[in-house]
Amino acid sequence: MSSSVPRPADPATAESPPRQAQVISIRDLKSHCSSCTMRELCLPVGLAPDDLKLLDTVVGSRVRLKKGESLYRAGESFAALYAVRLGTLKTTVLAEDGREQVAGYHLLGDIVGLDGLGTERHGCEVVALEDSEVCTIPFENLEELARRIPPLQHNLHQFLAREISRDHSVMLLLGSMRAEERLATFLLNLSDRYRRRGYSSTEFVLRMTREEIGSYLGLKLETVSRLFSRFQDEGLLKVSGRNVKLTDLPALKQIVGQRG
Amino acid sequence: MSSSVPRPADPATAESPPRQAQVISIRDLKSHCSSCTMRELCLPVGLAPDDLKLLDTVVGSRVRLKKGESLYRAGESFAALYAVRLGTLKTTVLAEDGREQVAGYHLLGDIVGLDGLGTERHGCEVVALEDSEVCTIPFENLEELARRIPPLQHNLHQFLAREISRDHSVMLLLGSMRAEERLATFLLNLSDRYRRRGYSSTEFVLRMTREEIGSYLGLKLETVSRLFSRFQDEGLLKVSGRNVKLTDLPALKQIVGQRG
DNA sequence: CGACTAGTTGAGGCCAGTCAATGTTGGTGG
DNA sequence: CCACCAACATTGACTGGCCTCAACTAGTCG
Repeated sequence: MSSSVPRPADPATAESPPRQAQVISIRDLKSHCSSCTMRELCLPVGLAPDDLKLLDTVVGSRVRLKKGESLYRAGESFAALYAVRLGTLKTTVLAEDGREQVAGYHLLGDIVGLDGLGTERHGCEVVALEDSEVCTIPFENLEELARRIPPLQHNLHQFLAREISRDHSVMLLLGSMRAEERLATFLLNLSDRYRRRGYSSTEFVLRMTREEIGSYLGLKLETVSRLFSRFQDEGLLKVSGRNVKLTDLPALKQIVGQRG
Repeated sequence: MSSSVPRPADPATAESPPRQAQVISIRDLKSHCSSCTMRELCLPVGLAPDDLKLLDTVVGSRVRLKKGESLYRAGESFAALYAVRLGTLKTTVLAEDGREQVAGYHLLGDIVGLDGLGTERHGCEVVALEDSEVCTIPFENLEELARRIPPLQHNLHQFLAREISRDHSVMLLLGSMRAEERLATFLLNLSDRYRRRGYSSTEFVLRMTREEIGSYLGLKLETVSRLFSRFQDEGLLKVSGRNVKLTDLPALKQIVGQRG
């Protein structure tokens, strides 16, 4: 724990409990939607400049998460939504018997924590898959502001509805697709989301393990691994560990819609 | 199409397209939350009397649906939420390739249509499983009222969050449970919901077919049928067609949490 | 270097799907 | 009232896709 730590030293977190996020309050780490590059993908989308300024007054401090740290855990009291500003996170749901499953992956611009909205406590856990940063949006303030700014209220509703629709798609995937369709769907989904964020839609780095992919898709890690190998053999993609290059998008799409 | 139609004649719908719901406007079918027996389970829960009256001004006419009729279909424009006042409905999601799956069942007091909230069009279809009745809540009015009544806004958020949590539970079920666990979970869930509505938690009539149950649980109808038979053999329940009597709730609960 | 985590690949087994025959129920018409 | 039909449900035999278990490799970190 002394001088040989490879990561950038961070004295502020020296006495913090391990693996739990800390609010960093060095200087002005308050977030500003009005100058954020993600504002057109995020909660402020379409807001008038004046409303943006109001939103700025509500958005709280940023939180930095190191890989593996959790933003919140199941059972913690719900107090805020979070906008992903940097990095990748996963949401994990837990059953009473200890079973757990990845319910979603979050890229920048995504809003995290909607499941706890309006309830007392979080029902799931959010963990950073790489060093990440999120903007805190205290929910009480957001609710208040949403009452004053109809377009913001509308955006909030839209994010919630999208979350529900997305979950429905996953249910369809888990309930009726075969393993190869699931993985193809997953890759195409990632591809699309990276594209919309201005990144390459055909070449990216997976931030999650085979096991985490499997958990999300209702498959075992060996099955995921085998599918990657098979897709590569069939010329659909090139894979090397977590580096993926999709070389035949149409063929991947064809896999998805093969049978009813 | 003349006099031999077996259903009770309804001149108002004579020239309507078949199997699509019609708004019945005979006399005063406007709904009133303040006098509704379901108000403590539904959107008005916990509202002050004055706020209830305001909500009454917003809730629109009732819609009656015969068994098999749809409340709305995928692609139709979104305009309202619906509160189930009587009967049972199902939500079906559709994939591009025609595949479809039941995403949820709705009993009285449930709010239906949240998935379309804030979006232009519905992404799924809602169909009555028996003769049913819903209250229409025009969404624009509701949004406006939610801005004026914080508790109502909060309730709306709570319903949305619960929908997301529920979907997460289903994802867990579909992704990691074995067939017997899925059916047990389904039955216990129904049991609990009937109990909270004041009905028997151990004896009820399934309003859906084996195929629909299977669709919801990611199983084939034959598997569902076999499981019912097996559960009966094992003394967990008595089943006769759609009549179910749960005779050993603890054992059913034990099935659910068996393995991680 | 040795320990550990992540990933790949193979062999075999089992759960649920598939296909098919039969039984049951409820609505309809003679 | 009964016969008929279609939709729904049950049950059996067989199949196959994914899981399980296990061995091995590659990369990382102390």
